[in-house]
Amino acid sequence: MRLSNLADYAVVTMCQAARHCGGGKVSATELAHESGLPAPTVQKVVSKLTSAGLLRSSRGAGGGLQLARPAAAISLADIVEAVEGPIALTACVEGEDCAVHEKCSVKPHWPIVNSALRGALADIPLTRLAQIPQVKEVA
Amino acid sequence: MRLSNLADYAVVTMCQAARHCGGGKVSATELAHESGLPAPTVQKVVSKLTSAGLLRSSRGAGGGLQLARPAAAISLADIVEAVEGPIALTACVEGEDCAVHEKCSVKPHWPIVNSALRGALADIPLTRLAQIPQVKEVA
DNA sequence: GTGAAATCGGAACGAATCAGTCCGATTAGA
DNA sequence: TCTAATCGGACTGATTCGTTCCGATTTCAC
Repeated sequence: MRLSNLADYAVVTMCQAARHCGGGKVSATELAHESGLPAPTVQKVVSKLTSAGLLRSSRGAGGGLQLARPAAAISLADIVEAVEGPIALTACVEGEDCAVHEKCSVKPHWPIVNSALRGALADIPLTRLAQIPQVKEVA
Repeated sequence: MRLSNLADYAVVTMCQAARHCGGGKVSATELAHESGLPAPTVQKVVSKLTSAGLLRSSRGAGGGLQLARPAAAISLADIVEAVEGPIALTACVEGEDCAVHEKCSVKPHWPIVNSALRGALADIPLTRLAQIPQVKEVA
């Protein structure tokens, strides 16, 4: 019931990347430095995000990363799915390989819960996440 | 992003227990037999559910289990929390021990997602889950 | 009152997944 | 052509999850 750390890091990394999107390419090392996360971990996250098609990577000297799509077209659900795979609370939702699937009265209700969760994640675009909300620390 | 197997088993077990609620006490072994789950696993699940106050156990010969509350007063969120602990997608939601909490622009958005998920789980009472929906298999 | 049976409760073991780290392959630039 | 910097994938260690087993407790029957 808890999001993996990698997924959490991926969200933070994507926010940083979104801020640099207008400024061209950014290296994974720089993103790690800005976010305060371990550089190798960021590299792993970046690798998954690139494979999922959310980031576009340019290799070689002077290379770097940039968003593959506009920030408005990337939702929180996309990022989570890129790292954790399809959003499915139970195995019933995507695969039907359940030992008690025939006598299971709970099965029909899982898609409802699953859709609610996915909807909540899809409702938040990257643009909103990347907004720096002029934080006012209340001491 | 996936529910643990234990939580899934807990939901199924609670459904079985709800059906036997009117008929008195049921042993964990019997629940395991009916649901087709391994008996030791059901015992572990029952143990957690009892500790959480969802089930009431009677020891000794002729003992068994019964719902501690009416089925209508038990929600899917209660069962999940009993097994998996508090529903918190990230550590930010309950504890503030995050390495980048001060510069994290994502943090304010997690409670929204978390509430949506918890609301979806809390909306489904055990009574609805226990209904046997006269399944009509479409071949 | 005693014995026996049946039950739950907690503890221990093994497996799988996840987080973190490192090195190699590739590519652009000089 | 060479160098340098980058991403990509593979490996190791650790944590958590799932499963199983055994002991403590309680009730019923005699």
